[in-house]
Amino acid sequence: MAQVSLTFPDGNSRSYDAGVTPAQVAADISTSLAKKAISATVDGKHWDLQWPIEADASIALHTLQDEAQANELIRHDLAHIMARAVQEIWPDTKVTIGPVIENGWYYDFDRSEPFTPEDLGLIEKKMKEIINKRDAVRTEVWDRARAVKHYEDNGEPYKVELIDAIPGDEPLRMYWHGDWQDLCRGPHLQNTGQVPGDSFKLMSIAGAYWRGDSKRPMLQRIYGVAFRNKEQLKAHLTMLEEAAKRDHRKLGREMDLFHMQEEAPGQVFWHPNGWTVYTTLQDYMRRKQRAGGYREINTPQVVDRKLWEASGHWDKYQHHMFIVEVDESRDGENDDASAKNREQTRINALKPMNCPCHVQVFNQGLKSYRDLPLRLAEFGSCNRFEPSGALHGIMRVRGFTQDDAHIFCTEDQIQAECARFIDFLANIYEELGFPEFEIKFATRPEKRVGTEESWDYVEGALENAIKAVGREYTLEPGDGAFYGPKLDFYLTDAIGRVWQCGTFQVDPNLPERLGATYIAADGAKHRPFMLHRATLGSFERFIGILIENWEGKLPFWLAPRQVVVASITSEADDYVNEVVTKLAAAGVRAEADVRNEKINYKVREHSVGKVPVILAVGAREVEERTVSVRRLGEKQTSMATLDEIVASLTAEATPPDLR
RNA sequence: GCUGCUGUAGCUCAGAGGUAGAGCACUCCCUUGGUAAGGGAGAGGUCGAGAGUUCAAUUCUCUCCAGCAGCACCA
Repeated sequence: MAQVSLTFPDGNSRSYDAGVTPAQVAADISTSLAKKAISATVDGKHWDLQWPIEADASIALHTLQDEAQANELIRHDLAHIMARAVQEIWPDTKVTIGPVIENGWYYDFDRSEPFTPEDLGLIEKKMKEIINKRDAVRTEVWDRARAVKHYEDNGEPYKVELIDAIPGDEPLRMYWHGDWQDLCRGPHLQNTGQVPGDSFKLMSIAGAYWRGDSKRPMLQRIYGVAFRNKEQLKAHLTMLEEAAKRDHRKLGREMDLFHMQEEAPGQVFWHPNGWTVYTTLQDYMRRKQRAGGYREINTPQVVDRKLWEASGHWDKYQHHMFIVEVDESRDGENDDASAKNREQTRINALKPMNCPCHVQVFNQGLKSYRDLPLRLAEFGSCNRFEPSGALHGIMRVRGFTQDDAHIFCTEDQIQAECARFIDFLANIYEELGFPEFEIKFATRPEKRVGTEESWDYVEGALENAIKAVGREYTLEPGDGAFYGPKLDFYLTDAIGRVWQCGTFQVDPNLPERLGATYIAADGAKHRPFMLHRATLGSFERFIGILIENWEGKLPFWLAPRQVVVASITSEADDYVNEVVTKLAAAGVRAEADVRNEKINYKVREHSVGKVPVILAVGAREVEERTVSVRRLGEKQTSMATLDEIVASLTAEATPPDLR
């Protein structure tokens, strides 16, 4: 029999009969390893202990100590164990797919009855029984026809479809534990008992389309999380609770920032506190843009469909636009807005984006090449009819304001404008507390307009720009818009979540469609390029991100209520008002709290309200003309004179770009 | 939009086929208290909207609206 030589991580190698399995190798080393082993890595590939090795290879055996492999296998086996548990409880359920995801797994089922939250408990119990049985996992490679017939006979049409989608040269693996069987590429554990029975939890039930296609049947998905030990599970569940505490919808209510109500779904009612954050951020962006060479403009909300037809949006995005029909024959006195005089009805759309209007501004008057690059910025209020299921607090809304701008320029200005924008954005993200961000570079898609030479040039310009400013990027081939490549900017928040906010897109198409031209040095009319770019994206969403990033404890300059001056006894009320007046005169957002409440009560209330600084004053402070300073989140207080605290808080209230 | 769940006081939530309850918040009174909830009293609800079943519906059924989770979508 042929021999294979297996090389271990320590550099030693041993010789075995060809077709040896890692399980046999483990047994050859020690009985305890044979028992503890969960899988192997063979020539870099994660390998089932039962799979034969037919050629010389490097080999490493894994146990539960190897975190990456252990989590992968535990989660994968749990997906199968859960599917088995479900089919044992409800035999008419059809199984589909069940992959490993971050922290756990899911499995999609087809069953006429919906699962209920109570069912999760039943399933979990059954899963624990299966784990306790310690059923051996067995695998075989089947040929295609046999597998298809097997699933057809067993009434599992989804599996048949999956087999059809597997490339012909890949082996079809069947896996068993107990009497239960599934199609799976593996690898798996040795037996169900290797799964820690106390370190997983079924989390939720949700609908999911078969193969992610909204035209296909909706299946029922069950999500679970799993780890190597119960401490890790507990830590994960604690982390979820921490994340929930940051929810901007909850903090928005607690901090009295905004509300939403059903008469205006997906639109924000900003309260004084929230609007303070909004305008402070907007003032900041306005200064940044002015300094960055942008000219600010403002364009209409309600625009005739003719413009949207010309821009191409009417064709593509009509269903996502708010349409406003107006009977222009109404005389004002006997108005009935709903009575439609067809001949005189004008169809408008609320603008879902600003670019067509910006081209209209560009098109006024003849533009010279000397005017370029022309950077037109707008805090553009847009409305999009988002599907109801997409709405989420102020993060995904139907009415929002973009920090939008369009740069009209020549082809050879693209690279410099791109580099300039990346620096602009990096500086703003840094100042707003997001020093880390990632650039994704999306290149030409399959369906596109324009010549190959033009795509080559523009993609090259973007790539050179990124390099020129010394940044890294990841390539997203084929993800660009049909008219041009783009850069997307992803920032990382305090708990490691990634948000796409900024974007930079090259567009030669819209100027073409809307007839934008400039007079070049040669005296002839030329077509400008248009660069779409946004830094924050939308104010609504970005403020949501800020709230969650800071857990409501916004940096002092952005905090809606910066200081509360609280009296300890009513004797101090006059002095409280004096302190507030001084701070307000210095541009600090300060409020007095002279209510008939104890200082404990006031401290608690304003701490819960995330006020960054509480100044407590009693008889002593009045006497000495000082304040007792308490910072949010700190138990320790300190003393300062009135002049000192006004000076230091004034400095702190200064936005980062003005320091 | 799809699947499932939810909708009761400003907030968080109990409750039941016979028209409602708690805690916090709110108002008033007592209390002037030194850094995360002092005490007492009071007021507050067309039980998301509409229809149906019933002697009787906030409770059961249906439709709609909104929210939540996930999926799909995101110019």
